[in-house]
Amino acid sequence: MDDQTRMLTGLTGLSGLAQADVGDPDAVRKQSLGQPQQDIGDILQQIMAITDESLDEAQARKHALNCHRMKPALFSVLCEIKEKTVLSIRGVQEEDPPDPQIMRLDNMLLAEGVSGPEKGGGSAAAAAAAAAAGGSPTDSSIEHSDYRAKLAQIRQIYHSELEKYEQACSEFTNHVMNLLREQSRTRPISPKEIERMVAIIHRKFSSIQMQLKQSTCEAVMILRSRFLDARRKRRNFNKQATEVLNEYFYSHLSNPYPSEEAKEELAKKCGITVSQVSNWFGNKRIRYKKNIGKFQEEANLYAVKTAVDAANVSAQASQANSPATPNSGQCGITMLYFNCSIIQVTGMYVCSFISKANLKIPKMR
DNA sequence: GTCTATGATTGTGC
DNA sequence: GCACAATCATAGAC
Repeated sequence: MDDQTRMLTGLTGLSGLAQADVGDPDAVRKQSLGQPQQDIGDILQQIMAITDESLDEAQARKHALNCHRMKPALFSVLCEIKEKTVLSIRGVQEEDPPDPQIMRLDNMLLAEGVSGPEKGGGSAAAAAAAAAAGGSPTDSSIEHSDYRAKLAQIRQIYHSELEKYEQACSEFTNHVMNLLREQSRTRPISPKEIERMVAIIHRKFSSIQMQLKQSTCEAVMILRSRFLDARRKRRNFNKQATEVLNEYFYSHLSNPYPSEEAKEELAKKCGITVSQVSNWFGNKRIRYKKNIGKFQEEANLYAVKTAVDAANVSAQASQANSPATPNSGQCGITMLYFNCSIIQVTGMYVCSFISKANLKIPKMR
């Protein structure tokens, strides 16, 4: 408003300028008082009234004002005002550092595969989530595809909205730039100022962009939490996996704490995660300890099974060796003792043990 | 619907 | 970080 007042004050002093002097600010200043002020009054009135007119009328009025004989004088006064005011503007706008919140949102969208390259986007996140969920590959494949499909949907919406935003921003920027360029004919506007205006527009639009990113992040978080909640939907391990785990547990009953390597091996064998193996052993130890009696039968079964497997391995090894080798007889005796111990422990399972193992029990001497 | 088995989670202690 | 203990939540049998 101050500028406008100053401008008006300045203009009132222009009234008596000769046509030849209008381009010269000094001449403008020199000739001041005593001249008719009608022209200035008219021109100001026209400028102030221009916003109340229709578009066509305003265009016509603008053209008329551009051709007005006082226009160069007006321009020079505006230049002078600009010179004075630009100092206060200069330095105000410096390069803003990147907004940390936008950076966080960008990083998250990138990590979730919403922004950035599409290839594999989301599948890594889905796999990680699935690993945490602990489902077997086949079990979780349906959930994976569902997760990926929904993530792709979010991605699509995000990009489409982003495109719309960028288009709107670009359209608006172009519009403002054109407007400023046009206005630069009647008032002094440097290219740098246009750039600054563009930066201001972009800053304004970036808040919209941040909202878009924020809501996209929220959508991803909701999707992710829903997907991870599925882990509470317990699925029993398959029979083979349980057998493998039980075999290990009962064959290491004196120390049922598998090492990290053993856990990994078991996890691989069972098609489950290492943490699931840990969970299983944790549950098993405590439940076994609480009710050893209940688990005794199971323990016996697996002890037999382990023994059979061991015996099979020994038998195969001894068959592979020559019967004439000095060790063969010794091996047979060892096996017999082993078998006897199994009979003592298991009692009722001995028959099935022998039939299953299809062992050739070595003759006693 | 109830009960049991079982995988997962949580809080605690070392 | 790991193990334990308690608990939750669900699958599956009946």
